[in-house]
Amino acid sequence: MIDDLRGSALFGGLDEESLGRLAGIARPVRVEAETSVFSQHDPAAAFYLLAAGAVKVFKLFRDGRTATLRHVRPGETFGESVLFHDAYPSSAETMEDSLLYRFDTREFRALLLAEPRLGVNLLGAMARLMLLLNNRVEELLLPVPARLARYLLSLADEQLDAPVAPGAPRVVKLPTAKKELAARLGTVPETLSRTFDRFKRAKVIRMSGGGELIEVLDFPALRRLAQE
Amino acid sequence: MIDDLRGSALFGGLDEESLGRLAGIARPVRVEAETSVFSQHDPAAAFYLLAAGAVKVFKLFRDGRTATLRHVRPGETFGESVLFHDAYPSSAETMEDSLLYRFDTREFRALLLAEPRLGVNLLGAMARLMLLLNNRVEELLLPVPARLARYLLSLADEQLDAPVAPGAPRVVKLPTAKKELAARLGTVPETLSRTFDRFKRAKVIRMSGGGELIEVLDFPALRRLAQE
DNA sequence: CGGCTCCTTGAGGTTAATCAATCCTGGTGG
DNA sequence: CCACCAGGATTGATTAACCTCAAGGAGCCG
Repeated sequence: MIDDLRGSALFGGLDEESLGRLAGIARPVRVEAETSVFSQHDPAAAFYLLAAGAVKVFKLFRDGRTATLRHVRPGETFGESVLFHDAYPSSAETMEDSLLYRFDTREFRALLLAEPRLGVNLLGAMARLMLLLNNRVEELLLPVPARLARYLLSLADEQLDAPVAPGAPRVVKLPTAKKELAARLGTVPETLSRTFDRFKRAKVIRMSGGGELIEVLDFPALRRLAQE
Repeated sequence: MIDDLRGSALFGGLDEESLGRLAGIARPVRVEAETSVFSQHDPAAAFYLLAAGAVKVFKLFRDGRTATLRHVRPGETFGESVLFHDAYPSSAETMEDSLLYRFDTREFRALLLAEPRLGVNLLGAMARLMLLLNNRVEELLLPVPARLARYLLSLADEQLDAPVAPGAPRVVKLPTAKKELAARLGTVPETLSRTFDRFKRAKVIRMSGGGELIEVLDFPALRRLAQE
């Protein structure tokens, strides 16, 4: 458990003693896929660290539509805003069987007072979240093709690990089903499909691997599309 | 100047000595209306406290479109994210002649280390900003009528000061020109005008005072519209 | 009385959601 | 091994929301 904590952004850089105290209040929770962790407007009780699996944070609307704000990856925390507000601002649900650590709001606040370093880390984490929300706002004001282009560029950026010749076409792997991607881009599968099609016809990308591998053929064009 | 600092959310509750040190690094800047304070992607150099006047924070797009994120009011700070990032995530411009206090990033960071209370306040300020951005995201996913309804409800909430009989129609005053309001709602003046018209025809509101006074006739209907 | 700027109104076009099939693909059981 | 099934993905047709362009008002200040 200690290793899980140490590996996370929020708790990285803490000394062994602090980690020990954190471990004291962390409650491991195993959750199977497609299960709600908390819902928007629920009273604020706890936030979570995702140790393994996958979680999405999303807004749910009256009419049943959902819009994904963020895909949480192992090592990241979610729901931190309960530390400052009385209710969750959005909902969270597992996408795969997952291992979470649950931190009770009250207990964590107490620890926060005792551990200055934790406060600093928290500021950093919030700053990251703000940047993320900021990007979401910006994206939502852009047309769908621009959103998709940005997403592909960010994916390509992340998946730099594979050694590729510079300028050469690069293959990126979609980490989720297209259905999920559509929600993440604030659109519907039909529109996503048509947008992919436009990119293909414009020779900006090519698709392979049964649709889950995207080969970027024309980075400059993709960047241009991302601008608007 | 000290009073201006004390009155702000970010610096409230600090003792006289801390306020004095803050005053030491605060640089007053007078800016006339319609003037840029900083632009998106500018290198991060400083953030600001608005002491008097009005400022808007917005995103500017390639094609010249702008989307207002936030109207800053006296006592509020803006541009705080430079404390964590290298560039401004959005642009800011005065809407009226304004008095700003400018805080150099480097100097403020130094003070932050020396003043624990300042860090706590900063966390609170960031939490508020996150909530704001969160609302923006939520709003942008809603149709224009819902956005306008939410805006009117929040205005009515703010302008509670006037003593009104409960349940009676309440008059709210638009704090900006409709043009600005349209930008703030992420739409254009034409659409805003038509939406107001729909509300009027549905007997949800009535307009007076040359268009700057909105009388809410039917709160339940407005709340229903806000849901989507 | 111009000449502003803002607001409104009208007509037309564009984007993307919705509704409705159809097509794959992987998994299952015969 | 293969027919079948279920879910996701695609494609087509239609519709709705909203933007754009263009043309009037209406108030305001010189």
